[in-house]
Amino acid sequence: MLYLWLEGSSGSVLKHITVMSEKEPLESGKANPLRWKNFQHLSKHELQLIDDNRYEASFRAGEVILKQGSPSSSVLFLISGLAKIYTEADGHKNFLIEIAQPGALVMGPGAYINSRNTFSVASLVPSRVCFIDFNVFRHLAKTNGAFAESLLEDFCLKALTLQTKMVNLSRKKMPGRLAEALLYLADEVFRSDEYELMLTRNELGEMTNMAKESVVRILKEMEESGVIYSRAPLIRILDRQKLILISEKG
Amino acid sequence: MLYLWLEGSSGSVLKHITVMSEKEPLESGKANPLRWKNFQHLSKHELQLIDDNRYEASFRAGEVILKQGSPSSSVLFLISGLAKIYTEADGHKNFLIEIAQPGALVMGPGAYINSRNTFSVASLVPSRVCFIDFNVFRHLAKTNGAFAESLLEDFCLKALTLQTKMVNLSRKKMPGRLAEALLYLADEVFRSDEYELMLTRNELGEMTNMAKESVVRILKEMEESGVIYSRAPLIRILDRQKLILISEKG
DNA sequence: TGTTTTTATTGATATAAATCACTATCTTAA
DNA sequence: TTAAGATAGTGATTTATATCAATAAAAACA
Repeated sequence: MLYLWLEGSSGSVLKHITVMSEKEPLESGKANPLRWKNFQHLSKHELQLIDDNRYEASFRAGEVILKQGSPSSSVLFLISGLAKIYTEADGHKNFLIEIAQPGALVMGPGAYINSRNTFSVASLVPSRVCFIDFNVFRHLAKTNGAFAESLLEDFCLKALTLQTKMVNLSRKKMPGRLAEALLYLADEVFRSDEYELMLTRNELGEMTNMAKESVVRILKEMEESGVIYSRAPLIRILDRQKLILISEKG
Repeated sequence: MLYLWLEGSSGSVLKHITVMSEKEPLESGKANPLRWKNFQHLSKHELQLIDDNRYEASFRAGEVILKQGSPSSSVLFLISGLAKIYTEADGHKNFLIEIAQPGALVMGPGAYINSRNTFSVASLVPSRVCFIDFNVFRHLAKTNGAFAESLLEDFCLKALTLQTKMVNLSRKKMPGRLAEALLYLADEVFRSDEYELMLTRNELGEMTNMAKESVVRILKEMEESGVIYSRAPLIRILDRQKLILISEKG
């Protein structure tokens, strides 16, 4: 058992998490359970440093992995599962920023600014998570140029995604935003045009900035016009071209 | 005279820019005309490398400094003046991301991704701009750990700003968004509660995602309730507390 | 200096989208 | 296995906001 100290906006909580103590061995290249390409730039010794300063934990569906506002002492990777990255603010509904997947670094901008998490992360399905001490991570970025460069590339990609998302949320009307989200899920998350969505209609709304009722209505319209098939947790894209068109036209 | 090749989305343009060939000498610390704190981490030799690979140019108000979609071969700094950073998409109105000021790095995420500018930059007032070859910049980030770390901090700050802006645009209604923009201009750009706005109502709308008519109307409402004074290019914040409240409440 | 072009402002109208008020389903827990 | 709580779905209504159609001011121009 491991106890993690999580300080939320509404006070402090001592949250207890079940941890399986065995860690998969960390190696460079394909075999790496963290599957992050940037680890390729680390030497055996540097990799060992990471390995000595990482912890794994398992989370059930719906559990909070990281709480906005709490000290950000680690970066994290999903080893398996899926999680939502979102911001909270009392009196407002959440805002779902992206779906975190295995192989991708989850690191808030707060790490380099005020050491606070600037978003929350919660598992959507049972997930296994690896936490790496941020100071070690930072040290590697400072001493290993190739690693730093990869990290910069990673950040740039994230910034571009964010910029694109912001602009699209502003420009597109509801059908366009929802179509975009459905395509994102198909292309980036499930890599299939048919998927069992583990997001509620409400969460889909938090992702596209619409009310849950509007999500339902537009999903229905899309079904009526033969663009998708939508039943309960299942989404199937029937006419991808048309969906892309809706996404682009707005 | 210097000729810069700018490739826009609507074809290529050969744009000609008046350049004053003398450059201010580049030194570390306060004396540096670029005033970017991260240059502190560079040695005399590295600074010289920058100096050998930078170019200055002057722009009249309204001139495009950098065009979205064109190859991003340099990063840039404003030496003096102000510029708007915005995205364009045909059939849509622009989206104003932020106001660039002297001392801040202007570098799109595209530099590390596909070497394309992911946004346009246009001067709002007569401005002097310094272009630094990106390859030199990248080289320094790779070989100087402290410089890389500062760059990462810079990117994180930018990412956080972007995230905050995205969430706020989604959550807040028009008065909240406009109040936020007015406060941003007062606090971050003009550093005064009274300023001569060099943005049109339309641009203010591009910044807050509202129609220009709505900008006018809400500005008027704010004036009628004594929160601001607004005449033509002048904005004066009269009741800052109330404006903050509007910005926060929504 | 008038003249054109942009920008600001206003009121009326049309649309998009949220909210409210339910009912129906599906899950989860006692 | 039912009861309780969440989620999904639907229609009516309200609210926010864009669009349209003008006119008035200002700025750029020639």
